[in-house]
Amino acid sequence: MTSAVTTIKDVAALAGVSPATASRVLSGNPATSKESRERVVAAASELDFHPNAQARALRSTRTNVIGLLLSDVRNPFFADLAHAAEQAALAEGFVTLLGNANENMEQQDRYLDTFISQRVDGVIAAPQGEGSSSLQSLLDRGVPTVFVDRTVDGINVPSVTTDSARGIRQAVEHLLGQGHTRVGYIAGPQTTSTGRERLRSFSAAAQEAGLSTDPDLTYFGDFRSASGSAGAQQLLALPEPPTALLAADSPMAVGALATLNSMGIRIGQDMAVIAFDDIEWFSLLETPLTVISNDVEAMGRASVRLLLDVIGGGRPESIVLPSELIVRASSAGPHH
Amino acid sequence: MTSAVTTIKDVAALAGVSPATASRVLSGNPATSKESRERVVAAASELDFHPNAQARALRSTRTNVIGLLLSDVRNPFFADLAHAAEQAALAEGFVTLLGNANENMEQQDRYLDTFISQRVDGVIAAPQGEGSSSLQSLLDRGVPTVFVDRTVDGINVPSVTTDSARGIRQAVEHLLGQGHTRVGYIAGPQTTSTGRERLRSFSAAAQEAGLSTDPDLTYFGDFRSASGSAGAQQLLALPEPPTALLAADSPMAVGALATLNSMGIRIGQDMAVIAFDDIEWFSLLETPLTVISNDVEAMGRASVRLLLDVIGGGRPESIVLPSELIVRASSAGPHH
DNA sequence: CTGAAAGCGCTTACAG
DNA sequence: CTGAAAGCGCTTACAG
Repeated sequence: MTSAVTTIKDVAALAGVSPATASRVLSGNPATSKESRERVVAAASELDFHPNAQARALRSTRTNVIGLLLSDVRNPFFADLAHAAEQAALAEGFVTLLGNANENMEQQDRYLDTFISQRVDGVIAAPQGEGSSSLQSLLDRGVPTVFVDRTVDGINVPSVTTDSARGIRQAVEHLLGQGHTRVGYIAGPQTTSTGRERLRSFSAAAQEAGLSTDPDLTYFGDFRSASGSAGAQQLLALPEPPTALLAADSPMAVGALATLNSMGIRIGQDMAVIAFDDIEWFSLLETPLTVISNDVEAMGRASVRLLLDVIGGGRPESIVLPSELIVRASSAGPHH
Repeated sequence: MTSAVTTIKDVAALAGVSPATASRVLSGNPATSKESRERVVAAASELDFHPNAQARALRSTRTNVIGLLLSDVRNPFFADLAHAAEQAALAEGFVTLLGNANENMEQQDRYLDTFISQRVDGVIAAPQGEGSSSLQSLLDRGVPTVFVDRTVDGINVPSVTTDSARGIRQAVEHLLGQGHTRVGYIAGPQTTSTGRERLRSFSAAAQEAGLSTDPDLTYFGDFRSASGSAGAQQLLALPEPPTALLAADSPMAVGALATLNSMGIRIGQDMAVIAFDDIEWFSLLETPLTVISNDVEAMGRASVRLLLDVIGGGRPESIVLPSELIVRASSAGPHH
């Protein structure tokens, strides 16, 4: 332990001004003389003064911290989202407190409670479930909140989401054009809005296009790779297996690819594969993967912009970003 | 805006006790009567009381927040590390403030300064560079700090690192056994301890094994995929190109794979490829990738354990985890 | 086991 | 432009 940390009083004393004046200088208040400014800045630098954020926040009811609640940092989509949001927030002077819900309601609530106790200036959340008491507490307190990627039914906060319907319809039409009529769908968890919306979009598009609506062609995964493997296994074991696979996110697609590779099924030839979410690596595979892409960077930036607007007292409109099919070799091969 | 937030005074008033007693109950102080406990807990729940973490921290000089400084969340190695550390910290009652240095010294310093101002209880850092004034400030203040994955020369704090020499030697011997004598090495930035140590290990192992020591066979990347692509391109353009490639981290390996695929070079047949860092996906490629694996989970958990020890006043020994070659198809093919 | 009082380190009306 | 004073919401010796 070293001696007590330097405070604004020490800075003020060294500069020969009052703590009030030192505070004004250090927070950029223009009501300060040039001489005060110079002396305070010099003293602060001399003493290596780092203002106590707790004391500042307690008094000013502003923390310059935002809470970012994600479901799984190891999912590249969320890692990219975290990166984009964090960089955008930093540029605006906010640091990011990361909450990793780990696709788990209890951990989600724990982080939301932490965000409340930490008195974050705002929250960006990719929520799951129906909306818990912790989420309700957050909103009841009027903590500025925006949803990103996912939403909660019946909770009306601004959001940045992807219109998955468009990309999924393109994917279905593309597969139909290649002669596929039995398409296996590896769905996300129905406790998430994206899991529900993508399944709904797929079912609607499949029906419109005249694909098989055999319910056995849908497998319910959990957005993690192991469930993608299990899903592919189950779908391939059907009496009449699908000739194409569509996975509702990238980790499940990876899991499905693993199953296919281990079974010696050639991707793009024996089985078409399409993944929701574009991630760098998919285009680098020996058989590059056809994907439904969404703009993660834009989502991250937009969510920060919306949140700052809400913090500033605005009531911004929600933003819906487009999705789009990018055809690569995994679905382009000749068939039947 | 809703009305003022409820404070411990409100809870105390509703429970019919003093704020001091309410505080004792809520912080688990055993010097409380059963009746007080029941009434305070009921009142807190009734009012949906969330204690102000700032006020608590200001008074008690404890925040229950740790700062985690990483170089790039989008690098799967660091995403896994973040996940492991965050989960381990959460289990011990700490939340994690994530700083993403973005392989950039300025951002690293900005987050370190933020950690100081936020008065985090401790810092886990994967640092780069020589050690900046911000890092020095952190240590001068006695903020408990441990390094993970990377270290800074001359700064003596407990660390959790990987012994890369062992895995790299195994890789070199394995390649030699396959008949390779010209191995291209895509190095990490020499501003990081891992970048330096892995290059040193490779050079030593290559010399011992009698591989070519042609300096043109080393390309200096920056741990990001684009530099892996550029590195592969430059190495393949040599008058006498290598027959095997070793990349010092996974994003650079991905970049190199992209170059090879786009040039029509068959991995594992025309060119052997080995990556440092094992990540799930590498084993799922059509040609599964040979890797030098390290245990990210263990690193994350160990770094939290060490940090808690330091916070508790201990002086723990640094931990060095092993690395190990895992041979897969990308380096197992027949040659020449 | 309990309460009154002081204080953590800032910021901000208020008065000049 | 400046300073003295109050107060943000907790916790913690202190005295009982």
